[in-house]
Amino acid sequence: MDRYDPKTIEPKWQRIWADEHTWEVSNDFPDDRPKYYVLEMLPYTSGEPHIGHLKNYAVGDAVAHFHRRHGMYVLHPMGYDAFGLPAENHAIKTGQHPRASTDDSIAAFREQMRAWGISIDWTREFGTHQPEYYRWTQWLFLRLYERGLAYRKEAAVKWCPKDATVLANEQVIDGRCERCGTLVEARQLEQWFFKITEYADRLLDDMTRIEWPPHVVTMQENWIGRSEGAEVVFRCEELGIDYPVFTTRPDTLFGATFFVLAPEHPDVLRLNDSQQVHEYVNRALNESAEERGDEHKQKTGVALGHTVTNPATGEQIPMYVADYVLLEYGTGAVMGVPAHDTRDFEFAEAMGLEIRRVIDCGELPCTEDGTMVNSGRFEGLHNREAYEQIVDWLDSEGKGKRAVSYRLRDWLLSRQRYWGCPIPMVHCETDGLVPVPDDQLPVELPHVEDYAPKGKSPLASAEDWVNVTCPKCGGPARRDTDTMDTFVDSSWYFLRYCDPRNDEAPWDREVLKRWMPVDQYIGGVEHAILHLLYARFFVKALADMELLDVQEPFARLFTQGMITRDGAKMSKSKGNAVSPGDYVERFGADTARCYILFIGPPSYDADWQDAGVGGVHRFLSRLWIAASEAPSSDDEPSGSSGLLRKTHWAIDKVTRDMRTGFAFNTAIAAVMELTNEIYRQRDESPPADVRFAVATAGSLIFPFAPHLGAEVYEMMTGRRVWEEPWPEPDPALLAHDEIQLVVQVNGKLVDRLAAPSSASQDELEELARGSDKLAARLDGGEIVKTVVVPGKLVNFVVR
RNA sequence: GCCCGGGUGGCGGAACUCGGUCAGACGCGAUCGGCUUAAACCCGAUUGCCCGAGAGGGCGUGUGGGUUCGAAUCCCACCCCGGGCACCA
Repeated sequence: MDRYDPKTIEPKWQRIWADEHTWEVSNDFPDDRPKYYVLEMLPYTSGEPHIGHLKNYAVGDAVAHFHRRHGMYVLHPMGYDAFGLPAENHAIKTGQHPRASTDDSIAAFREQMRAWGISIDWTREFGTHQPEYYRWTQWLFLRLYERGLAYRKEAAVKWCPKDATVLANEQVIDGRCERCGTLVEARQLEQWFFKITEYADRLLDDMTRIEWPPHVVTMQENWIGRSEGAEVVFRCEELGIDYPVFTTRPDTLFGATFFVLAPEHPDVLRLNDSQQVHEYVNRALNESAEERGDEHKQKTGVALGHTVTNPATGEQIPMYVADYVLLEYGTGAVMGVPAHDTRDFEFAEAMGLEIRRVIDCGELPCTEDGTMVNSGRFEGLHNREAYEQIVDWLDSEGKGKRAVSYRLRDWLLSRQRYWGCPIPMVHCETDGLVPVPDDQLPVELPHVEDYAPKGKSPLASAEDWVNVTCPKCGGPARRDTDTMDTFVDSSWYFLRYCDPRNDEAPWDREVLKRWMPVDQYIGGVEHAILHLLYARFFVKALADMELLDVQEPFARLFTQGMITRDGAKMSKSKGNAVSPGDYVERFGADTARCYILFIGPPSYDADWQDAGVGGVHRFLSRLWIAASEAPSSDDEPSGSSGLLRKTHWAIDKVTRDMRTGFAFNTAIAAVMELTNEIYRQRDESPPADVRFAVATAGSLIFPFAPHLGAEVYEMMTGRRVWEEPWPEPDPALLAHDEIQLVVQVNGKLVDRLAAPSSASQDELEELARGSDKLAARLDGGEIVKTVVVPGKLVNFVVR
């Protein structure tokens, strides 16, 4: 072999790592190395790995290797998110049974991960669709049920007509199904929910305990949407009904001139069942979320012919039904303060209602602060002050109290689809909802041939499976035929990795105590809300049940940017998707991995350009050739040759780039520089220095190109690079005894001089004054000031 | 509308934490040369823009201002691109 041949090198090392179980870690913790848990988000099994996966695992693997070589015991596992709608849709499209297509996809992922040389502990591998796994998903569901955190209720839910299933709030983007883009409809259905809202405050507050990118934190904060305000009671005297509303502006209470209920509010038709109201309500219910949510839409509504009492003024104000009020938020009713709320203002204008200013601010409608007017005894106060006093007053009168409201809704988890984890509950005519006893888990997903979505769960047709005896009374009962949202499966997989073969429990608490939390989590920003919020909720709920001992699953989060190709988003339909397999085949895994890390900071979006791949391959090839041509020497490097200095510079640069974050692009560039320097200086440098430089280049490139790194290091030293500690730079070789002194006139460079790094400020100035070019540049001008920056420059201010 | 990012050569990007070496590391692309019957590969040189034969000069980090001996870096205003939230009371 006389040229760089990844087809030989890569399988060679992969075999060694597999045969020797190099990356496996034991729960017995053989020594006192500190643990480090690095995890990339598990792949979703519809189809083959794409370039985003390559990036994800290239990043994670670099982190894993770096920490191993810093003496840590690194857990780096792998599994598959195998249930769910996209996998099922993929199966329908390819005409395969989801089980078969999922298994094909898993095989493809497993194959690629090995070909990429990712350092995974394969003994911990699993798929979330395996009964050994989802048995515990069901077990956890039952624990949540016991604590009242999983419950059934009838509610207006989001329904995707194309996928024929309900969706979680989080899976509806701009009124459309996140998966297929279809406009979602509202349906009134009884469904399973997780009570994530109970954790809203903790999910918000605990964000200070984790190191996550600020924009992800903001996204979660926005999503939870905590608002502080007051609940104020408006009484309908005529019917003797109290209507509480939530408001963030109790200070504007005196300006409430009307009162509005959401169309879905159960009292609307009781208050008025005229044809006009019926029509209005029906139209609102049939509107898509997108149409209804359009901010620019003309406000509409219908008077209900009743009044409520404004608790501040005692006035009777008219009641309306209007579709700009949402049932899900607050109490499904609002007080209308047209002077100080833009929506209420528009509504009042459309309906011809009174607009009464109660804060002296700008032009109406205005939401600014100011002095209270038309507000009884709160007159003249600043509105912020009035806010507090009005709430206190309401409280003392029993007409209201401080309150907090959230945008976050409970997590709707049931799906009317086949390919998912069955919900372990039975419906008994006598006993109602009955949980399946733990010792009967898992409730296995039956094999169903006709699994196409049809609006009710395909499981309902598996009669043998559906009909069971009630665990409580032994009478006839039916299984719940819905399956769980895939996000349930992925809300706890990182816990199972710690103890994946446990068949007594989902995990051993003591084992979890040692591995958790995940020290570094890596994945796409598209999961900033859904998965990351759900997983945090699960961990908090499980901590409350004393099943584990952390409050947060992911101590640090890194979100990688998307890969585009030649500036365009990649997609199968455009036919511009980059298949990582093709590039691994052509250039080797090391090249593909390095290239994807080299094209830019991994957190940014980056553009894949075919032409660029060759450059990285050339670099790796040059490094290999440098190793094969290195002179022999048994000496240790000594002295301070230029090459030796460059080598230590590279160690320092790569180490700092990896420490300070994920600056892999500049770390790889530094190894390129070192390699270029080896070529420039290898003929003049001592052989020991050349060997050391090449070995170090191999050692430094190892986290990114593990096969080549191991090969080059072995060629130079006969040793295994992953068993070596991460190199440390020699400070003496980082320092230079000579600096380049810059001479400036008025901030513009006129000369560069060599100066001893030990020179004092006066000496530097003296030296600079001696510059020929300075003299030429001065040309009779007068030096009015001199600025000396030690170790860098001398600037003469000249008039 | 509100909240985050970000605007640097033909391109991807460095430097931008601490203002300080004519900004442009590293790589791609391009041009020229070498090797070759030839091409590819490989090797070497050049490559921000403008003027100039050259020496050299001028201009340059989205735009306009400011602070400073000195600004891509700090401050103010504005423009553009990307992302998040948005009839949430």
